[in-house]
Amino acid sequence: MLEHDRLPRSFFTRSTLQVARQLLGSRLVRIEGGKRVAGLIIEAEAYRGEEDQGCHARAGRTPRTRIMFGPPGHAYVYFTYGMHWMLNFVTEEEGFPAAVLIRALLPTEGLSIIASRRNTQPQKHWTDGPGKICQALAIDGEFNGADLCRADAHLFVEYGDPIPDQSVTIGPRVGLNNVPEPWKSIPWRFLVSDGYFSMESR
DNA sequence: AGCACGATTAACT
DNA sequence: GTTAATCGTGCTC
Repeated sequence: MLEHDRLPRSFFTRSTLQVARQLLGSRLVRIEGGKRVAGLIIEAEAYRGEEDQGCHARAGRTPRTRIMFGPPGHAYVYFTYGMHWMLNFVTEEEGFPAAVLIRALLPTEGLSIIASRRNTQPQKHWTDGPGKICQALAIDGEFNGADLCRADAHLFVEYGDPIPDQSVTIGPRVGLNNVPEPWKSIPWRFLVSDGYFSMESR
């Protein structure tokens, strides 16, 4: 597996929890006018099945959730709070609704482009939230349903150095305030522990 | 047709 | 810590 190889569809055609965990350390790449804007994924959450009361698919197949029921390796991008876009990757077999929400990145390429969109905030807060990522990488509803595994994709993921278990924090998903248990507290959030990248770069 | 709320963010006290 | 911004979605009437 070469460092710059893209994640194939088989990567996404697996347990959503496994996908979310293994996405940590991989590289999200957005091609804009031939230029790469990219960052390492450092936080992700799993949403899976109609039983999961935190998942949009709890409402079943609707116009909005259609993409989540579709084939894996596609982007599920939705709009919320009247102003923010959220990026997810569809997982598991076609017909089963599941996805991974990309919650935070460590920016690595195209920093000046990211800065131009996020410079009202300090660099620490450029891509430390799901809405911020979409703003920084210019991802909106145009990408809903986009195939991440096509050769000509403008949004895709590349393999990165795996993050060891001891440097991964696992806990409840964020922002599910009104969701009943056990879904509200189920530990489906995966996060690279604070300091991991600054420590390894010494 | 109306309504409550949201997988959030930034600004504020 | 609290709160406004702002509108699509799904549910109820």
